Amino acid sequence: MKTSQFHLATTRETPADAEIASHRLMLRSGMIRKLTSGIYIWSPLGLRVLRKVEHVVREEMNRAGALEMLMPSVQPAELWEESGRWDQFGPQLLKMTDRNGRQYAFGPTHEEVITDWARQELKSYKQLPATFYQIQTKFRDEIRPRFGVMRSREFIMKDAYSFHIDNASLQQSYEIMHTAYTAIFTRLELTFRAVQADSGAIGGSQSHEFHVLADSGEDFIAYSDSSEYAANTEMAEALPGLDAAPAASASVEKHPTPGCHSIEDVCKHLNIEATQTVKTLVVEANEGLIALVLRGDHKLNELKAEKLDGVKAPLQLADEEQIKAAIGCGTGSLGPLDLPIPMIIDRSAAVLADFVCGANEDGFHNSGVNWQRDVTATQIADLRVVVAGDPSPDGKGTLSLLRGIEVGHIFQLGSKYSESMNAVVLGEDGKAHAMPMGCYGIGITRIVAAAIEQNHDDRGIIWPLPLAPFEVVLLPMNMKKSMRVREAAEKLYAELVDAGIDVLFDDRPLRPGVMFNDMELIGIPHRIVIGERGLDAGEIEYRARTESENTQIPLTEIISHLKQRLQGG
RNA sequence: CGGGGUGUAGCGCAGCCUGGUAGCGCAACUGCUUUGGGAGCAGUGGGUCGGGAGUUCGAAUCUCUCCACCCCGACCA
Repeated sequence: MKTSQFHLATTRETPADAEIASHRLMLRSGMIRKLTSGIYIWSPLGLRVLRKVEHVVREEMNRAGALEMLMPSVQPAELWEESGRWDQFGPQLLKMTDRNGRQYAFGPTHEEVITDWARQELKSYKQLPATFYQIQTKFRDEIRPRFGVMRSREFIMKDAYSFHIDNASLQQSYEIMHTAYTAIFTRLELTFRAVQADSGAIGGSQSHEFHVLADSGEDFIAYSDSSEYAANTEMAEALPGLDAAPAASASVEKHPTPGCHSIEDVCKHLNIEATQTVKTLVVEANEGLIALVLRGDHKLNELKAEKLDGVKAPLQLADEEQIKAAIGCGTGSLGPLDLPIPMIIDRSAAVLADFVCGANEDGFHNSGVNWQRDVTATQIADLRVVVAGDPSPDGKGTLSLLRGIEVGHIFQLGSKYSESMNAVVLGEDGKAHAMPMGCYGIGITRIVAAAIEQNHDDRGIIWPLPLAPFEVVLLPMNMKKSMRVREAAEKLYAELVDAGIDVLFDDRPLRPGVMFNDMELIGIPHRIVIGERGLDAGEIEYRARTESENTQIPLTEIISHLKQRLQGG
């Protein structure tokens, strides 16, 4: 490809709303342009990268035995009503109405459509197991789209669905997909982790997320420093400590704490540490309200809380009025002592002694409070988000935290959809069986952004070779004036093309500095430069995007040198 | 959804408070010079100042209203 026949649209200045490196660099390199909030145009340059991701994903899915198909993005409401998700999915589901008043959704995912298809196509256990996939545009009406294509509303996803006669078969396919995903992210040369995850709104049991590690990631991963254990922090269990609460040494004392509405305020006012306090959160219960009691420095894990008996799911915090009515004070002064509603106490809060908490009276806190002596701790549970330094849930080592970008997610759905939608096959026993299902997603567009987050410097993008829009860039110095350079460059370009190398020849009549900067911004992995100087010596200049020094290569050897580099040499 | 902010040339911004008919840098176009790390000079084009309504002799500027976009929050009492 010659730049004169391509569309390069780099900019020196950055649009003001780009906050993270990948968003900034994708805009500056001209890979994407925003059409409207959370919706992006992919330019010819950006599309080349997108296609590279798709190519690797497609090859590995095919290798894993999955069959590619293509489903509609517009889906009838009836299917979603059948699965129960028309109302349940929430405002992220983009709904539409046609001229006849019939309702549709723009697909955020395709369990309903594939299950509807499978119940018509699959009749016998002899057709199983079977895995189908597609690479296609989805739409989720995100609360707050941000970071460019990292969290956009419209995005491209690879989604796969597997069908089985029993759970053992599902487990097998799940493991095959786990292996395929590992192969994909390895081939894309990304640093990633597979972690245990919550299966969330889609439902199901076993689940792993694949995260690309990056400081700008929105998710936290907890991993053990001495075992293979890794989990999304929302899943990681906070183990009960081995020690019981120390003996009480103080008596209950009531302190005026005017204007203190947070743990931080109270600590400052009473000159204590947050680890010596408990906080009391009031949420809606199945009947009335229920209090959740945590150590002052810990965070509530909503997923854990809403799975507990008595707590209403989805978790809903009580508002100020409900709390006033039930307890008689505002949110800043709640505490377990003499609390008139039931409570669940976090494991870590339950082993405190002589702690500080709200007095259930506005403007007052108690100190020296102790479990059993002052408050009966009836129900103790794991309520909090793990923190670095916690013991690993598998009993080996302690947990550390990393930030990650979720780029893949695999689930064992079980029979949730096949049962509600009656997707059954006849088994060997001649009876109808609802098919256990697996589903497996990869965020294609998000991978592009995640790869940049992990591979850039202050000059621009540094593409891993499998993702690069071009493999090599050929830069002629002052081709406009020098006939020798022009002829040598044109000749070499033709030879590179013949050799099957994906080369971008910058034949624009520009100053060298502009070309260098453009190509470093775009992140092309290998650069060769032809100039008068080199031609005199029969040499050409080579430099990898990751290097800071040039190498002189004899003109006659440049193609073999590049081929070796492109094969990872 | 709550709070805050911004809409002026393709991009980044000034002008608005104090009303007088729009400007700067980059980008684009033409010419000459320059040519190994985002060149110089000269010239050119490009704006319903987010939309609508109002006040006024006169509105980018003041008022009302609608819209779009961005940021923060939506457990941490």
